[in-house]
Amino acid sequence: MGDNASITGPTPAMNRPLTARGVRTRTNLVKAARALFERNGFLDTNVGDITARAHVAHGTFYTYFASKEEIFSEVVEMLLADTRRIADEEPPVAQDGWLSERIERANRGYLNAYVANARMMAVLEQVATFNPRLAQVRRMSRQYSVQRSAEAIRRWQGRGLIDLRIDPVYAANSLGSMVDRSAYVWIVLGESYQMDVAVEQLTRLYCNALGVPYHRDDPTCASTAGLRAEVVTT
Amino acid sequence: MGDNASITGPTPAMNRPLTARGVRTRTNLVKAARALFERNGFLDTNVGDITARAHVAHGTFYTYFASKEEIFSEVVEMLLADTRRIADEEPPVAQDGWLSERIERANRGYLNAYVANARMMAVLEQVATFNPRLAQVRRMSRQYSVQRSAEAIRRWQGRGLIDLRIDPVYAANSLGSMVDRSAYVWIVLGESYQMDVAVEQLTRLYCNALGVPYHRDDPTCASTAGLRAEVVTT
Amino acid sequence: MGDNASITGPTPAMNRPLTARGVRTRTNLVKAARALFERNGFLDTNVGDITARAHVAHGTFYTYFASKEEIFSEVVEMLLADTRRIADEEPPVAQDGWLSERIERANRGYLNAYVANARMMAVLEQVATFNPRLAQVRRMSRQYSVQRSAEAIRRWQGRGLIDLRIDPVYAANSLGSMVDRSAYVWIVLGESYQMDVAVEQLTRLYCNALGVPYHRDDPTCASTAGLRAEVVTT
Amino acid sequence: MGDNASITGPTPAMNRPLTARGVRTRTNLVKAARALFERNGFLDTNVGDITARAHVAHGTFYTYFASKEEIFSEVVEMLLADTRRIADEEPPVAQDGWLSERIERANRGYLNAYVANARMMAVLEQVATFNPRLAQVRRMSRQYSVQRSAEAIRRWQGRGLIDLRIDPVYAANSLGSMVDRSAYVWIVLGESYQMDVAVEQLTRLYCNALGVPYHRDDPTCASTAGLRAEVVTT
DNA sequence: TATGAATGAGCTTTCATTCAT
DNA sequence: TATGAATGAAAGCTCATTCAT
Repeated sequence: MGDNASITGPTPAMNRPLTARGVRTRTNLVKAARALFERNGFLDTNVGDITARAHVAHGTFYTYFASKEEIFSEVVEMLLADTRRIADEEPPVAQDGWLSERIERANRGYLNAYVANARMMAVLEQVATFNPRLAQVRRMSRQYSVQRSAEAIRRWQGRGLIDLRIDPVYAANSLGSMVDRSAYVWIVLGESYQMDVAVEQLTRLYCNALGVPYHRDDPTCASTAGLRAEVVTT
Repeated sequence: MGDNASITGPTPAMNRPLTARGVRTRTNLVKAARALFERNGFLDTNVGDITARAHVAHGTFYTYFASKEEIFSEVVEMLLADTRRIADEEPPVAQDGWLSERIERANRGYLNAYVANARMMAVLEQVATFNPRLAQVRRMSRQYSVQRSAEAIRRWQGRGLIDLRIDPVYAANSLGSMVDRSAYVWIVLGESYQMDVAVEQLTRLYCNALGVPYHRDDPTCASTAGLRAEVVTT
Repeated sequence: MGDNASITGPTPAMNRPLTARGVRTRTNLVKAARALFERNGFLDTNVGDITARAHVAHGTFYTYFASKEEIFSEVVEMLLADTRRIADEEPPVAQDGWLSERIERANRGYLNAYVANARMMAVLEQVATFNPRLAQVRRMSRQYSVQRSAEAIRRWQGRGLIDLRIDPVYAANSLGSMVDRSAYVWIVLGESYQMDVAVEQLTRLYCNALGVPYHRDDPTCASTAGLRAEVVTT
Repeated sequence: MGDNASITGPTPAMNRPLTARGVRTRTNLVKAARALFERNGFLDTNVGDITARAHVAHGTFYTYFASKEEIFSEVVEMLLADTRRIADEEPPVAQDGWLSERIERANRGYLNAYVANARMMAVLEQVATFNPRLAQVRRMSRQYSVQRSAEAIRRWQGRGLIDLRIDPVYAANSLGSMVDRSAYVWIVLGESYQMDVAVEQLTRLYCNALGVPYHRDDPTCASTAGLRAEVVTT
């Protein structure tokens, strides 16, 4: 009715402290939402579905979230945090070792994280195509990793390890796109692949592109037997 | 309504011959649809918008198309055809010249085609996230070019031009992803880039990855002055 | 979803020409709306009620009106036009006759119009308390008649018929309020009254207030027998 | 829910004695409610807004009031009491003085009370349009003052001060409506006015209507310089 | 008394699609 | 072919009120 109404009212999703019961309910909603987003995508999931799955009344949803978008954002936050966590779980490599070992570790971490969260990654991709706010979230996340890569490339160029004709930003962008999109194609679109081969091939291309020697090609290096396995393309 | 829809009734969009007037109306609808899809995306374009822009009655739409999806498919067909056409417009390079010239030509063609159809490419990306049929269309289109690339790589391996440790299918997939996704990031997401630099850098990375020498790095080759221009990243 | 959607779409309630059927449906909706607004007020009438009473589907409402407010505005337009028409139906009085005859005619016309549209007047009063647009409509309507009265008073002052210590605008406001609110109290709130007495008393007070002689008090004037009838107050 | 609500359970708002703390909470709620009703009207004030402003939990509201309507009623009680109090604050006039002095005092008192409570008066007007109980409250309040006026008129008629052709009840109703509605128009609707002029003009019209001489027009009476000041009409 | 989570009926609005003309 | 009115299933969101603690 009026426009100037309810400025003071109980804004949902504000960071007020919740009781134990509140925390439980809220968590149930988020879990239910994630499961449904993964199964049906954002568009085909409605608030009614979420509350039904969480066994609460429809209105309860709005005690905790102002909109479907808001709960989705929350799920995405979790997703990105989880992705970073998984990527970091890869056993670290010696700082003074092969560059390619570092690159391979990053690639393997990325693919593993993608596998663990493939459905949600796909849904985020979906939502980013029509929701500016989430497009922005995804973009920031992308830019952050591109920047880190670009800096690494610049550093390596400073140490004479990489050809100066390579532009760090373009290269970071493109090689990042390669890894990211390959993951999408394999894992989300379902092109057949084998994890080990995928990591090896991606890393080989990545290293070659930058002119960095690949440790697996060095005969003295601990090896990579059995990687060239059969690959069926759908 | 809906369920017992006539199976034998006048199926719209059947390939029966159209009168001159029919052809005109249909064309107007497709043009209007494309313009609106580009401007507003698939979800935010209604059938009512399309018919209004085409200056026909709402119901007329269903004389020619069975659904919003169907007209979208038609626009996409046009899009893909146009994309291929533009990509092929690149002046051909000598069959016996540098491999990298062929690669560069393909990359330039792809980026140019992307620029010409960026909006629709983005919308196709959108629709593919929730419409299986269009996901399939896009997938087939991707697989087709991946296959061509894979064959080329295999051929070049046969001629000893490319390292045998590179798997043709994985490489075609990943390098294709690199080009495709870079185009998306630059052109659709709006990351700042310069076309010439983008083509050069993409091609350099592509060639390096495959171990193919880049013709622009050869001092005897007709050169590429001024490419390393200033690049601002957003 | 997007914000920039559907600028070209079929805006409802636009003044496009309607087919006969369209006119019929639209009229039915307005009639149903008016009946329900009168019976239940604005707040307790919902779009579903209106369409049910008009025997059309819920969605059909939005083919013709953008909102409940819009159809209400239309009903109010009709109401005000009708009110003016009824008020003007009073047989005119001689321009050179008693001033009080003119005043009485206006009062009788106003009360008659109020009786014919009492319920809607009450509802308009209701809506005006929370809807700025309709508050404005009602205000304009009030100011218009106040201005006309004020000018008449000023004119009569110029002809020496009315005390100059009376401020035309204040007087027009207050005497207008008297007639208007008395009508509301009698007709809407249901205080018991008799039309003839009400007109006579209102006019007498009005004339006295302005110092204008009342024609009914003149023994030579065609008279008003039986007006002082019994009056029961609730 | 709703239907089988306990009849025997702890009825809220019952007149049981409150602890000091209870009194405090209750008072806070009423204060908060009044402030919000005045600012946003009845419809745009939620129970949640009220409790938030009173710094108590949502549920606490129902410890003291059975419904939103009930707290509104309470605020209205306060309002009416306050209105009467302010109206009575006008310095009394001599019982044997001019009748018009008594009338002017009453009018001034009414307008002053209206000014002090304009917002709530407007909201009461709003609620009375859809809530029978509050319509009744307002009606009783109106009838009470109409009756007092009617009796006064009747008394004055008995003393030969007022024309017998004036019906006391109709006149009390109409002149009361005049004062009441003029106040609404000036103070709530915001038509421009000056308090002194408004009181003088209202009283003049009132007295004229009843045929009572206005003391300010008597040259021997203590006068009212500067009342006909500039008046801007919106 | 106080809390705040939970309830769920109820509302407006959208829009792809159908159908009588 | 063309028309445009009619359809009706959804969907998101609000909020007065209840209730377990």
